[in-house]
Amino acid sequence: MPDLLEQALRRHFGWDGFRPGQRPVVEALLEGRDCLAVLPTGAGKSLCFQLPALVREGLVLVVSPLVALMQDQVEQLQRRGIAAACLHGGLENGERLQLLRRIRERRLRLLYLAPERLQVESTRQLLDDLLAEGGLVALAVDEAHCISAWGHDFRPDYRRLGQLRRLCPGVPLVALSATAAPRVRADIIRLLELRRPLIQVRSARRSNLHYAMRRRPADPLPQVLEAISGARGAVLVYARARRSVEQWAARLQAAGVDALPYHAGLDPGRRRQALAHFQEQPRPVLVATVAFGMGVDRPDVGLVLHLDLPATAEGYLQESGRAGRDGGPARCLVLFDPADRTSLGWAIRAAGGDGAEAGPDGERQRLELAQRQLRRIEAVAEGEGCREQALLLTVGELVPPCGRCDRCEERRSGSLRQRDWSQQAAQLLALLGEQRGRALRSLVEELADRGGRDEDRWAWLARRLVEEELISESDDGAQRLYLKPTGRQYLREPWPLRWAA
DNA sequence: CGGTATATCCGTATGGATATACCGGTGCGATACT
Repeated sequence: MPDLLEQALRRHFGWDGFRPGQRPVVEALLEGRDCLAVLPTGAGKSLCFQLPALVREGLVLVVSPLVALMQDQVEQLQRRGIAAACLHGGLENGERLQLLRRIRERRLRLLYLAPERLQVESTRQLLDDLLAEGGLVALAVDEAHCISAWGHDFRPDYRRLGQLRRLCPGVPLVALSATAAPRVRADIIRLLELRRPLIQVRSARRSNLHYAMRRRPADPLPQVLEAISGARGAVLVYARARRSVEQWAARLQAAGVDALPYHAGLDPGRRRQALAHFQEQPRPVLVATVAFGMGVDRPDVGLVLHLDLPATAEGYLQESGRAGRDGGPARCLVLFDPADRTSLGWAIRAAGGDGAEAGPDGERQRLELAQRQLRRIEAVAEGEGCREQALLLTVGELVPPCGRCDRCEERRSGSLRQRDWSQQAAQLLALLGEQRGRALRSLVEELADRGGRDEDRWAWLARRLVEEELISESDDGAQRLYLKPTGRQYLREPWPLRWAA
C-alpha cells in the first residue's frame, strides 16, 4: 500500500514524495474515514482528494465555490492526462449529456460542482446512480471555510451540504481549507456532519512573509507608491469598496504604475482581461475588492497591500496569504485608520439585518461574532506585539514572535521600549499546546478577544493559566511560574513572569 | 457612519453653497426577456 501511493504520486503528478500533511489524509480517505484538512496555501491540498480517485479508479465528487476555480483545476488535471470535468450551469445541453455519459461509463475520475448544484433534482439522481454502482470513492468540499463565511446568508446552500453525508452514508468525506480557526473547524464538522474525522491541521506560519500595519495618512499615495516600487513581481492592492478600487487603479495608472481594477461589477470581459494581465505581466498591480483571489495562484506576489482595515483576521490571513507562494520574500502591508471601525461596524450591523433567516437569536450571535472579529483585528493593528503571533492567535494558533514584522523590527532596534512578554509566553504556550487541552484552547480564544496592552494581556494569561492549573507557582514566593509537570512536556526553567496580584 | 451623487436654491454670476438621498462585498442557478 505505501509504495503503491508513492508510485501513483510519481506517475500522475511527478512528485518524489508526499508533502507534510497529505499522506494521512489520503490514507484515511482510502480507509473510508472522514477528514478535515487545514493545510496552508501551497501545501498541495487538492492532491489529498485527487490521488484517491486515481488509486481506486473511481469517481471523486468535489464541491468547489467558483466555476472559474473548477475550470482551472480541471484544466490542470487534464494536462496531466487525468479525466476530470465540471458540471455547471454554463454547459451547453450537448456538453452536459456527453459528460453524464462519461460518468455512467465510469470514464471520469473527478467531477467538480458548486454546492447549489446539489439542490438540483437531476444531480441527486446522478448521485444515487453512482452510489448504487459503488463508483463513488470520496466526496470533497474544497475551500470549506466558505461554509462558515458564506453559509449564513450569502450562499445558503453551503449550509445544506450536510445532506451529502446523508445522501452518501458510506462514502468518506473530506473538507479542506487553508485557514480555519477552531470555531470554523467546529462549524465545518457540525454542518458537514463529519463522523469522527481525522483532523489534520498544519501551522499557518509563513516564514517568508513580512507583516506591517501602519496608520493611514490623509492621502496615502506616496506610501502606496513607495511600497509598490519596492516590491518584486506582482502586487495585490485590496480596497473595500468598488468605487475606491476604481479610483485607486486610476490614480496608480496616472502615476505610471501598470495597474488595473478588479471587482464583481466589471463586465466579464474586463474581468478576464484583468486576471490575464495579473497572471501574465512581469510586474502587474491589481487593485481589487474581496472578489479577487480565491484560486488565483501567481507564485511571485511580492506585496499584498490593504488600504483599509480588513473586517476579520481570518479574511486577512486568506488575502495576505496570496503573497510569496514561491517561498521568496514578500510583504503584507495594512494601512488603517481608527475610523475604519465605524464604517465596518455599520456594514456589519446592516448585514445582520438582511438575512433574518436564522431567527433573532442566531442573528444576534452572528452580530456579536462579527464585532468580536473586528475587535480582534483591531487588537492586532493597534497592538504592540508581533503581528504574525497576534494574527495566528486569532485562528487559535500559538507561535513565538516571527522576528520579521514591523513590531519585531521595532523591538530589535529599541524603538519600542517595552518588555517582550510574548516571547516567553509563546514558548511556554507552544509546549502547553502539545497537550491539546480544551482548557488551553478556550483560554487562547479569550486571549485573542482581549484588546489592551500586550503586557496586560500576557499577565492576564499567566493568571488564568494558574487558575486552570496548567502551570503552578513556585513555592519560594518569588512570583515565578513553573509548568506543572503533569503532561508529557514540562518546563524545567522557571518562567519569570510577574504580575500584580 | 461617512462619502458621494443629485437636487435645490440663489437671483442673474451659466457657477457655488447647502440640503437630501443613497449606498457600501463575495456567486451559484433559474428565469424572463430581447
